[in-house]
Amino acid sequence: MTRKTDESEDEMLSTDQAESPLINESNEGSYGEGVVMKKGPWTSAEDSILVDYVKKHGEGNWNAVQKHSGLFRCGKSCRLRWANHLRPNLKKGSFTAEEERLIIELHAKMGNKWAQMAAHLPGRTDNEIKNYWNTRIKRRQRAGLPLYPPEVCLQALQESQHDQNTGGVNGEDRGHHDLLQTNSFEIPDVMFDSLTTNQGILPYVPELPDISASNMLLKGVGSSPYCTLPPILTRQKRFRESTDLFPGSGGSFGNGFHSFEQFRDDTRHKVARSFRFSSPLDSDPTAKNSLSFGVIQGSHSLSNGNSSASEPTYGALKLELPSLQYPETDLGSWGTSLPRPLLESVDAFIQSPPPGGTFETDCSSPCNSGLLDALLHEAKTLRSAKNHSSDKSSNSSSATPGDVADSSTLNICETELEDCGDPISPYGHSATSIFSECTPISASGSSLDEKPPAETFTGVVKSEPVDPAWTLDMEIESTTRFNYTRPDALLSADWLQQGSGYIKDQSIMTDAIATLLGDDLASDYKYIASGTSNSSQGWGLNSCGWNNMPAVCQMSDLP
DNA sequence: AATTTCAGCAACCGCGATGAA
DNA sequence: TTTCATCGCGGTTGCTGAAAT
Repeated sequence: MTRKTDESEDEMLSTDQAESPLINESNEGSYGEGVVMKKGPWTSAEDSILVDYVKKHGEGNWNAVQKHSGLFRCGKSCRLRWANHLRPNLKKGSFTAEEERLIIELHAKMGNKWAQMAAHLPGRTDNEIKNYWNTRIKRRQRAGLPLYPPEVCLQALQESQHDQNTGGVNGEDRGHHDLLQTNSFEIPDVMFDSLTTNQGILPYVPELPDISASNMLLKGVGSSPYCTLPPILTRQKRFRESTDLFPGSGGSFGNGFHSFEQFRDDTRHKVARSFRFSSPLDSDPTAKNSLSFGVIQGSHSLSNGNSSASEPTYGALKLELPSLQYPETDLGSWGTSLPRPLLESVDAFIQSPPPGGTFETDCSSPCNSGLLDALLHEAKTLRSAKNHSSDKSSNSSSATPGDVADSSTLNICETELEDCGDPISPYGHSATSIFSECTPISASGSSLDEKPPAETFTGVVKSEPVDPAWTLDMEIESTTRFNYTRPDALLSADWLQQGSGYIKDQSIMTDAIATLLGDDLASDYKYIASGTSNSSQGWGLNSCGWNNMPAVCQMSDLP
């Protein structure tokens, strides 16, 4: 599909331009010294003027083009037109497989450094590459495929580990870390809850890299190469639409299920609560992970589906990097470093309560939060809530209001869910049936990459054509090899399967969330959740499941 | 056949960096 | 040192044709 060429376009316009000095009245743009600058598509006449000018005067001094050539285009526009279309040695046509492969590799290294990437692709422009990449992101998300082929991830991981071992992080290698950062280990709130029941059997808490939960919350869908769901905006829209499934927007669903508003609020609390942790293990705001919570706007990762890998994200400047905030340290240590014993961590948490009242209701903890902290605190909160469920109100004096409120909310939510007994959704799908119906991931090591959700979702998502640069076999092989270097392997393979309580909690929560999501999203979510509980590929739940959670809990979108 | 949705591309806009006055 | 102009980059928007409904 190609856009109509400028040439053919020009043929229609050229007659008008016989009189008009290249100005299309409908496209008049900025005003400079009283001159109306044209905007919009370039005509061949304009092109020829620009080419002639550059031949005479060379590139540069683009603002002089208008003065000397009579071209009613701003310098910026001239430069862009020249760089992207008129300069010699430009390649036309779609990218070759080799070029695509190179782009993927370069993006893994550089992030959204389109100009730098273009330097490695002779004849290609940064704009071309950028457009290609954005299109690729969309395609991959639609198909539920990883943005980066696991080969690239594995390579980045290995190089990152090598960097860690050698102790150096040079400029370019930051990109690898950023790639790893984009492999955010996104864990839905379900996971936090489920940890409670697994705490007793959890031998270790792996030394998780710090994951900015707020970032996960804000980042939306697609930042993780392994999390490839439809764009969050679409999700949000669909979610808003899905609320229409419930007449009266706040009434009961029926079957005694609590109201949508109630559940929405519960979910809001739960998700928000999960990310309000100040970490005693990382209480220094100037520590490595200096990403602060509370910066709600500004992440542009939503749009391009992948965080910029240009530089580590510090402070609240950019929230584009999804999660892993310790690029210099732990990234390469997945599965290799000795995990921190859970109890030790818990003790550390309990002995060192979060400073300063801790749980900011606006998610703007002055300290940094990591997944480990979140998990620990979630476990603590849940344990505490259960131990004192009969005396919730009395706790308010000894805990922060947010904590208590959240715990109470949690208990309410849990109680209501557990009161349902058998986790049967108002739509009549038990969790068991969900798992049995949607079990796309076998226990034999298949992955989301192998069997993308596109094949499992109910015909909504089109299949993604095989990436010419990366074959399915490559992804299968590399994904399989990659399994045990991925953090989800630590989180899911062993202890998750031991914890029947986890399964129960998860299925309850899954079903509830599926209900909340509505029919179309429910299938997605159920699939994702089932994938985790049924296999060691916890990644599916971690990433996609989480990414459904923001869809549920995009607070700003809730009425 | 008409309409809607989607995908791809070109161009614009805002911002930061750089250098000259 | 400050101010201003220019350049370049990255993100975003809008247009168009194709595909789907």
